[in-house]
Amino acid sequence: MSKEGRKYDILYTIVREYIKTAEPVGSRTIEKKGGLGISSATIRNEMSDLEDLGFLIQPHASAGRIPSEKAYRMYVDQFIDSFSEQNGLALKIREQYSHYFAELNEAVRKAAEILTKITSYTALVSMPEISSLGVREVRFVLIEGDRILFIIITNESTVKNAEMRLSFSPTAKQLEKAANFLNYYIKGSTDPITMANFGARIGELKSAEQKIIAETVPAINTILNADIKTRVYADGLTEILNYPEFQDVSKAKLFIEAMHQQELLACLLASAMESESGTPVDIKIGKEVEIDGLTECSVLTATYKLNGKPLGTIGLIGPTRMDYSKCTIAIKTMSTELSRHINISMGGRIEDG
Amino acid sequence: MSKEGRKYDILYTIVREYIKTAEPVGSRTIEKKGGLGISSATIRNEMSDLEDLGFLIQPHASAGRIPSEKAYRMYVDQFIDSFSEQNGLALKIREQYSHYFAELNEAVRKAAEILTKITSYTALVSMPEISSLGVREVRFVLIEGDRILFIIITNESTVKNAEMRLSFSPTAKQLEKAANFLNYYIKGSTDPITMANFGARIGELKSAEQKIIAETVPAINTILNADIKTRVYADGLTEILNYPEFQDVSKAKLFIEAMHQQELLACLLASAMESESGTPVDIKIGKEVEIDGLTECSVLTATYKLNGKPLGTIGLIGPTRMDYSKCTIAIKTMSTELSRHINISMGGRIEDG
DNA sequence: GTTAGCACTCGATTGATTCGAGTGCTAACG
DNA sequence: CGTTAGCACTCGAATCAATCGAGTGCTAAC
Repeated sequence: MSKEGRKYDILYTIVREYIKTAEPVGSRTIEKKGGLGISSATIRNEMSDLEDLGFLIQPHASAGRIPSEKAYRMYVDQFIDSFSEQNGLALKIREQYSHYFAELNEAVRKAAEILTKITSYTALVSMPEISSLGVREVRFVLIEGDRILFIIITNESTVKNAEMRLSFSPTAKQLEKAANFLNYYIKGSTDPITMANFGARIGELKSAEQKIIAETVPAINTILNADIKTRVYADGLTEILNYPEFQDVSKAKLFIEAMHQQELLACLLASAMESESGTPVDIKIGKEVEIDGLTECSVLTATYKLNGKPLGTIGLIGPTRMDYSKCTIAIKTMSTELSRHINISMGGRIEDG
Repeated sequence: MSKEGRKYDILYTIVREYIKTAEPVGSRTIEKKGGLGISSATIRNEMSDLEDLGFLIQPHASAGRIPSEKAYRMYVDQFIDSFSEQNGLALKIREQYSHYFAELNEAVRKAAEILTKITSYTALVSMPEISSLGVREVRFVLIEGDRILFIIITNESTVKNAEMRLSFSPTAKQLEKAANFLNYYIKGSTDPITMANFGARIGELKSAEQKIIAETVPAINTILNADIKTRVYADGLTEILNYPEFQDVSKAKLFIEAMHQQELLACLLASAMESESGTPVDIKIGKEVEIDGLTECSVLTATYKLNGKPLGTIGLIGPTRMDYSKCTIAIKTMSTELSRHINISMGGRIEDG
């Protein structure tokens, strides 16, 4: 063991111990629990060095030390690939997630529920972005006068509907014709719909029908895009209140308020989806989270997929001191399971169509 | 002023003072603030009586007194009709609620948002029960094979949809015929749909169409009923964390968890809707709430209506020490406004149809 | 019946003291 | 020269006594 190696063994021992106890760790604790065979005095010297290097923080002079965010980052980078299964965690997840779901959203929610139950941290999930699913069909329903309802059905049978007004009062027949025309061109497409898609063929329609299409297409695209931002679901909101770092009500309040800001959470999960590079589990620590109420939190995320294509993100959020090892395994297993479920129940369907 | 009257003047002064300060109220405070022109010694005697009567509680021997739930109850019963407008509260609500909403749900949510903002308490709203709105139309959409999607559109253009499987694979034409048949009979009805509605006329349909109807009607009724239980929305969840009685994290946790139990909240609001007797604002104090995490809370509710018929409930929830006067006015005004909005934007529509 | 006066209660605040976990430094050791 | 035993020192936490003061209840006088 190199001398430098020993220094970091001490650091990792402190990280693990602090994750467990939430109490500052002293040199004697490491002497006893670290199993490193060196005296507390030597450890003290190393700890002093680690503090100078920015890995440890001393809350006050006569206390032990706690890891800095830099320390968690190093710990995670070092060990993320070697975090291993404990207590049949993966098995437990598979057991609880054994039955099937007709609705995609339901499957995703259940995943959040299980994650929270298993880890005791707050779980976040982003629902599949409708725009990435492929539109199966658009329907128009005449409500009355110029008010219509349009319904978008995806390949996975997720349904989204919204009301709008046209510039005139169409007949049901006109709406049907327009819908049929649209459906012919957009079937299964995941691209935004543009008038250019239709080419000259649009000339075959009557003017009222053309008008319907011209007016609804932007609204449909708006819905498809708006959807990306708003579909986040959180489970186990109050778990955070069990941890000592959130006993202060004002901190708890900030956390819970942040958890109600759909847009922020959506950004958080979306950015994780983009940065999907190499490692299956993305970890943001403390200030890396870049959200006001969550500066003392960490977020672990992974994407779930359909036929290899990312659909959405699942995540866990807890104090920076959270159990990265357990959570990494849990998130990894859950995202795999969720993807598997979706592929079984939806994947075949797409190949049929 | 009768002698008994004086006793209760003292009680009400204590209630008002405690609502304002959250501190136990002593006899000297009342002497100064009550404006009753009697000495603290006399007040002490009366307070002692009020304690014996169960209206006051002494947290410990050398503290002032705080009102019991019985005291709040008496105070509210006594004054609910004379609670009056302060600081242009009603005006503020009307101002903030001045623009119109296409969607009923949106109007209701906005009402909750304003209630929370104006009162600083958590607002609860129950969405209109779809089953009470009247079904305008049912649509069936063929997804693939035996899987269909049915869409229920109410008179107010609220849309509800769900997926189901039939015992066979219908054609789009069959679905359309079945839907048309159904729509003819159920248009505008608020009653549950039964096969008996259709009488002999069902014989005119082909057997596949009859089958579709027989299989979808129960599913539609299930949706209509299930709906009642799940449509509650809360705004301002964390407001409660501002009040001293919820500085204890474990209490805050219970509260927030209770606020996530849709069924409980639905019951709470539903029971208020039923007990709608005389007074427009229903008030439940402390244990009267009968929900585990909310024993130290009070709930104020009022119903909103369409054409005089109750559609749903809006409510405010806060500590038992909450500002009943302000909240009563706020709830009353908001429910009137909400009803007015709904009647203007939806009411006419129904008369058209 | 009301009230002034007073002794009494008891939680909250203050301050002094102690305790102990933990550090940093120094000197000695292999 | 790295390691370690030893020790003085620091500083928050816990303990305890003293004091404070808001508020009560009782009594006696008005």
